[in-house]
Amino acid sequence: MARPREFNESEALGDAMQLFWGRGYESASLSEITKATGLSKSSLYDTFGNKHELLLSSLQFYIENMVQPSLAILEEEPSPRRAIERRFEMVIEVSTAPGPRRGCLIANTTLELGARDEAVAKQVLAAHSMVEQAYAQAIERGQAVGEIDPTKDARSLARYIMACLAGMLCLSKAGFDAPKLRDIAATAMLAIA
Amino acid sequence: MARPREFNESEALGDAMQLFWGRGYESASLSEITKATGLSKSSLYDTFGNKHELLLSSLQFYIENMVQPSLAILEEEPSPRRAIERRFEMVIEVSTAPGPRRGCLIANTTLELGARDEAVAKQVLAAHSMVEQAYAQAIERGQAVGEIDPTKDARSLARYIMACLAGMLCLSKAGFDAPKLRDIAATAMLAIA
DNA sequence: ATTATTTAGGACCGTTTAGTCCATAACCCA
DNA sequence: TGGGTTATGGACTAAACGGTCCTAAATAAT
Repeated sequence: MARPREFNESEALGDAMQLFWGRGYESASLSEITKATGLSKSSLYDTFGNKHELLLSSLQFYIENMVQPSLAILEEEPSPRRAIERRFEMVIEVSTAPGPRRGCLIANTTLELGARDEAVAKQVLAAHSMVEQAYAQAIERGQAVGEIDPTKDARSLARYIMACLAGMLCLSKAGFDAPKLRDIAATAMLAIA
Repeated sequence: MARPREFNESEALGDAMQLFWGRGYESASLSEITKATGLSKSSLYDTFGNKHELLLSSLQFYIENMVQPSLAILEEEPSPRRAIERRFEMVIEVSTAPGPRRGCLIANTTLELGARDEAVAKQVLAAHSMVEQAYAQAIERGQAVGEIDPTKDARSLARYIMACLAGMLCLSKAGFDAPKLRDIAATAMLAIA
């Protein structure tokens, strides 16, 4: 039973991403991956090379399908300040949604492999600078329209926002509920008055 | 070659903790553990039960020997505001010290196992509430002496500080250098004016 | 209808894993 | 000097790991 091109490559990649997101890299075994993707072992290796390359592809998939769309609202929302608040709210909603707390795939992978895996480190670094860039632009817009103190360095504030978000994701995995996280977000916003 | 009580139990525990801290739980194999602790496999199992119990003991060791001492300065430092600043600075120094970036064992373990491992989750939760308590007390003191806005909820601010610290540790693992982290810390302090 | 191509399934591989167990050897105490 | 205790090294196990490969089957092209 084997039809050519029966599977959808990016669909399988999405499934793999979900698995890595929820269970981490080392803990996600090949048998789990085949089950999650519906692909046979051979197809998996034909298509993605090996487990490690599958992780890199999954990270890329995550960046393109989860991170980049979420950064889009930073450009769409008219008020930059409101845009950042909405980002906080989005992260809170996603990270406290019913089901296991998965945090953020980038952050999880960084903490699991970052220091040891050069290819992962490189990809994570690229993702971070992309995110930093997006927030910095929103902040500059906010400074231009008088919503944010223009004497502050936009990139510095961007990295501060990233730290707050990363910390909230971390604490959400530790069990913090949505109200506590909303409290944190509200306090965090005070610093970029 | 076997002398009774040749090894020091808490010394071995410290070695195991260092290993888990640097490599994570699943990735630290038993052969690495025996090498790091200098204990034979049999002694290891006699003393600590199994790998999982060794992790729990290591977490406890970390809490007692790394977390609690670092919280002590929150009580010692006369100025609560200055105490929190010093905590930021300490975390920056430790997390950007030469060698591999290890972050925080509690945070690492939470992200790796938190959602799946009940015993770990319980221990992590206890550690978090201990830390929250310590910061909340310092903040209350700060409110009493006029260093911190007394209209704000101390525990809420404490959780905010924890989020900032967790985020900074996260970003330090992603490669952020000390100056960038110091920038973040300085911005973070603005919110608890 | 036949052939070429492309997929899937699963047997198989060597390695590594956590964990068990026991004979040996070194210590303490009498 | 001679037990009794205690830790050690290493052999061992069963299972799981990532990865390879070959056969069988289903399609597309002819």
